[in-house]
Amino acid sequence: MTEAVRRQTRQQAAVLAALDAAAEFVSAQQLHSRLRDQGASVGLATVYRTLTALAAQDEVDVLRTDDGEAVYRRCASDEHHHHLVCRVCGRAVEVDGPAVEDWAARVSAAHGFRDVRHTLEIFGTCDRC
Amino acid sequence: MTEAVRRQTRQQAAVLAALDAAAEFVSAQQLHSRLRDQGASVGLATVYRTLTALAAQDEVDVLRTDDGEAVYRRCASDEHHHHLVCRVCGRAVEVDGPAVEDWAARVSAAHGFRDVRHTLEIFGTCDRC
DNA sequence: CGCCTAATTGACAATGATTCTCATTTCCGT
DNA sequence: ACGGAAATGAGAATCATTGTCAATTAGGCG
Ligand SMILES: [Mn+2]
Ligand SMILES: [Mn+2]
Ligand SMILES: [Zn+2]
Ligand SMILES: [Zn+2]
Repeated sequence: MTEAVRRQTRQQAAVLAALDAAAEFVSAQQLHSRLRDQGASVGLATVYRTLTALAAQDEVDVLRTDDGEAVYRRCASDEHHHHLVCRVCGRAVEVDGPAVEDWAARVSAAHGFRDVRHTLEIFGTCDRC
Repeated sequence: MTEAVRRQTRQQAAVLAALDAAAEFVSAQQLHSRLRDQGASVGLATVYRTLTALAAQDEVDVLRTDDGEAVYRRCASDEHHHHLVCRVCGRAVEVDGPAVEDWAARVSAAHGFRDVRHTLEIFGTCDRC
């Protein structure tokens, strides 16, 4: 598998900047309109493509809202971790749990599952809401 | 809030039966075509409505595939639990982890989150695949 | 039993997120 | 500057899911 050759474009930089400016998980559509509002207009397809590429490189985290929409966030930690997400304001707290990782590995092995990956998110109402 | 008055219809019975016959997580569309194949044809909208209702009553579990599609499963356990899902054949194993539940409760409380709920699924390749 | 009526159904349209197309523009190594 | 590959974007296409609404049906009541 050959390495992806990636160019430096103002559009991708703008998407990254917009992501960095957001504390919450945001959708591609939201990012697109925020970019449009602040003048740095970027095509919707490009926003989708950039987010997909960033997610593939683990530069951003992705999760699905209850209605299946994909939302993205640039996390402070680049290690594997999970989130505490406020379902009112969208604020996210990064958390990790070694005990959970162990448990997942153990139960996967016990049932003969290979190439495992897991998703774990906690949704609730944060103390500011 | 008034209690929902629910009638007994062949359509809903058929959806439930089709769910019981499936060992894997299936989408509304899949159930719809399976029902059609086996003769017990049920309208697509009705399949969606029935699945939504069943999920609301916790009669079925729902999760989202990587591409955001909702898939449903009638689980043996009616207790809170999680799944080991084969991303090749779709087979699911029900698992639970008290340690995980404790961790989720602890980390939620530590950050002042209320009314918390969590999602946790493990995806991998099962030993038969 | 038949009746009545509200719940349910289903064909079809509408919605909305995501992906595809493809002509045009933009990097970037030479 | 040049050339070609990569990236972009406007719009069309896809596709799961939801809404509409007229026709059907479950089930309580007389
Ligand atoms: Mn983990
Ligand atoms: Mn749990
Ligand atoms: Zn909040
Ligand atoms: Zn399998």
